[in-house]
Amino acid sequence: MHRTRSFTAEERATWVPLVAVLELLPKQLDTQLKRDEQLSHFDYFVLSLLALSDGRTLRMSTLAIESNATLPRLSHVISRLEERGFVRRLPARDDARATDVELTSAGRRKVIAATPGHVANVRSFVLDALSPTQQAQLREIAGIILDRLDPTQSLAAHARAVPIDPSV
Amino acid sequence: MHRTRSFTAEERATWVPLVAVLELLPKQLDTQLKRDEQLSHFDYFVLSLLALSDGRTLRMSTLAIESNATLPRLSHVISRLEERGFVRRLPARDDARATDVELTSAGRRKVIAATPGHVANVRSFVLDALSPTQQAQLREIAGIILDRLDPTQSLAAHARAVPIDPSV
DNA sequence: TCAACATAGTTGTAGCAACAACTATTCCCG
DNA sequence: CGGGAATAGTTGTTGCTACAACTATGTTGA
Repeated sequence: MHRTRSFTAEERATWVPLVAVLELLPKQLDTQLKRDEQLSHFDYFVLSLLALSDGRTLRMSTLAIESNATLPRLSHVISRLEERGFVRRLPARDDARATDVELTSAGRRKVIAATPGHVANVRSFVLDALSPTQQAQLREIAGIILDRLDPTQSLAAHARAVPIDPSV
Repeated sequence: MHRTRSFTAEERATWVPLVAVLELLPKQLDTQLKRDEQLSHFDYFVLSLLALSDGRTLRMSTLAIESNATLPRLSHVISRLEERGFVRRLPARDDARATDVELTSAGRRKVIAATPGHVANVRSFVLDALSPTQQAQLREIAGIILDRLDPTQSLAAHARAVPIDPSV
């Protein structure tokens, strides 16, 4: 099969609006959460993962994989959340190299407070605009692309197994 | 219709993989272009818009709208591209407040050189993984979401009217 | 006509992410 | 059981984006 060096008209018609969504949607998520809760979407995601985990505690390295962050990035993020009192660092009992991160009760309250606004935002810009059929199509398509982007499924596996919403 | 305050299981199953794609796909685009051409995806997009425009020239404010950037952000990006010799700033003839940006021939060569690798990257992570039917579904869905994110259609209108690929 | 307001763009500052370098443990195996 | 490699995490530096402040020009209406 011959591959052109540039996009076909069909490919372009698919790709260009997708690029626009890739640019605008993350910005919208950050804007709402920043405005209403002074959290980035990544902050919220990290707090959510902690809220859902056993004992509201996760090892730094585990949290890095599940949130798809590098360890240095996560370390900075956790430092900022720690200053604000939402999480706490604890030396891991079973490995002196490791650090566990625990959600404080203030952190738990924060996630619970932030969730309804975030959910409403996602609905208003994405989910409500799509028919049930289209939602199913999007689910399938996003899964396929994710398989290519993240073959180890570290993030995807978690994504499929654990709900993002902390109040469930 | 009753709205829950957190995601339903169905919503979550759609949203979580989508969030993962939102996180990973832009990173993949930047990584490839940075590695092979020392360009961010946004740099490439701006150069592409210029390559496609009349006289390879666009007004700053027009370029900002079409690329969906703020004017300050664009100004910084253009300054860096100008230092590298890919674009040139010219005072606009018809409005002394305005600045036009022109693609240099070095800039044109750069876009042409960068395009095949970028296209191959997009295909390998997105387009090739999808059936023709799924591509059509994605096109439709991305368009719907974009309508909500960018109701003025400034970016969307351009996206639909003008091919992203500069070598067409 | 000129004062108030709007538009176009640049520059400076602050915050966040990527990358590299570093310290401290633990694992592995000869 | 000792030394090299791997693992876990932190810290510092660089680059980029958002936001705010600023300059300069253009528009409009009393």
